[in-house]
Amino acid sequence: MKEKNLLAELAAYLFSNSDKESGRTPSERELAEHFGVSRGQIREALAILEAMRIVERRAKSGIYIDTKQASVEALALFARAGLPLDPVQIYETVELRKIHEIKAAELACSRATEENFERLREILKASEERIAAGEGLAKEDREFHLEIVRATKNSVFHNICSVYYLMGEQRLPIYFNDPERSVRSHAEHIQIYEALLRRDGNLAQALMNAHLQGAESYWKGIIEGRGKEPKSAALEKA
Amino acid sequence: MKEKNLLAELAAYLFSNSDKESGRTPSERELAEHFGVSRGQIREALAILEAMRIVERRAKSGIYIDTKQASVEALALFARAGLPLDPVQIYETVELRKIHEIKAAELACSRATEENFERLREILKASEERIAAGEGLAKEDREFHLEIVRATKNSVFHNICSVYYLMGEQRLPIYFNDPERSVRSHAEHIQIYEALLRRDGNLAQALMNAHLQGAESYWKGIIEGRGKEPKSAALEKA
DNA sequence: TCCTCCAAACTGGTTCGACCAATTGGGCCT
DNA sequence: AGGCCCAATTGGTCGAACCAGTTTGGAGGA
Repeated sequence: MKEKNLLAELAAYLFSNSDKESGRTPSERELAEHFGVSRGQIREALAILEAMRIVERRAKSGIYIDTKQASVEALALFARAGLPLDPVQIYETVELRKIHEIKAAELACSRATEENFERLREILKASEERIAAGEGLAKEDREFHLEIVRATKNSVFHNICSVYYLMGEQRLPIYFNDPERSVRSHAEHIQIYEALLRRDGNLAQALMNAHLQGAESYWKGIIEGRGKEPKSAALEKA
Repeated sequence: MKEKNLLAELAAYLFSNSDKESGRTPSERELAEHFGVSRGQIREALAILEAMRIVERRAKSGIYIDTKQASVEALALFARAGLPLDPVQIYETVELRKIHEIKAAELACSRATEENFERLREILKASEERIAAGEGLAKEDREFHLEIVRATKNSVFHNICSVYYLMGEQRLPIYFNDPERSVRSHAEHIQIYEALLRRDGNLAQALMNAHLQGAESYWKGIIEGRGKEPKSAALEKA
């Protein structure tokens, strides 16, 4: 499995070629033929999918897909594969992200080092340039938020949170399609940065809360179908 | 890979048979011979370990282990395999757990349904019986906390938190070896339950915070080597 | 027509052996 | 002593084969 694309493609294929009732998917041999690889490759990918709780392999019976139990890493995989995630799961993730990042902002206040501030400044500078160029944020937004989590000096925390951004990787550019959104986000980032610099935990927390509120309502809107997502070439299948 | 033990055993073997400098482990062929299974099996397990970021497979070079980047699921796997986790990572996980569960208690206050309360009552009853029998909690403690997370009705939240308990699976019985600890925990569980029942978010949060404080200091103590863990047959290698 | 039951086809689990090409390390030559 | 080259090693991949339960479809009976 050198190309990790196989994993995502396989997940996608399993998802759309499974029995709606039982969740039963094509057999390993069929999958191998369809992807033009050996059964061994398929089995390796299935092992990972099973570890992610996306799939269950029942001996001598078949492969069954069930995304309800999927791990967070699995959700990220699905998101990157452009698969239609359960809107409920997306929203749940957004809720979690909020919990994590607000607390991260507070912790970062007492633990951030000069190195972190340096990185944040670099990111903010890059953001400014991008906005000046009339482009949307996305990469910079992701890096800003992750740097704050990194500033908590809790690597497990960082591991968990980085998954959120893996999940949103494809949709973030769409979110920031609206230039006004980029500008506002950038302004809020600066406020948060300054709060961190002043080591004002309560303020940082409050600012982060307000900052994430926007994203939350955005997602809520999409999930409830109130607002349609703008089209994007990267998401033609979504 | 029908026996998921192979995964844990392989992880353990890789961990103790890797080069301290480079992290290079024995080759697939050697591993296959050592475990008495085919290379295919080993490769399947390695694929999972690689997805968990425990291991990196470099084509035509070798397999390299690096637990610093490991995912949370990987930490759980290591813990269950009785492997010596990085104390720092353990502590970081405890910190995260606290963040999660305090917030979970608050959310549960507004979202818990009668079904959740029913389960909590059952668990508390089981706890009482276990204490009356002079036994330590552990399973009941785990279930109590997980039920609260479940009461948030956020399944992703639940997915993440269940990993913590997978991690602590082996050590919880040791923690509750001290009968006094079981009794105190149970009493605190009851308080928390009552706060949830009254839908008092602030109180539930505060109680959960205090409740987890004990566990935090316990782990901190072990990590800093101040307190030694009591011996346990299940942990002779730890 | 419908139900029962059995055998054949299918399925995941596992092994073996083989080939490829990049990496690596040690021995040889300078 | 230093540098170069080749051969062994290694992960990546494939295909064929066997096993033992599971499914399933059709034959045969009610």
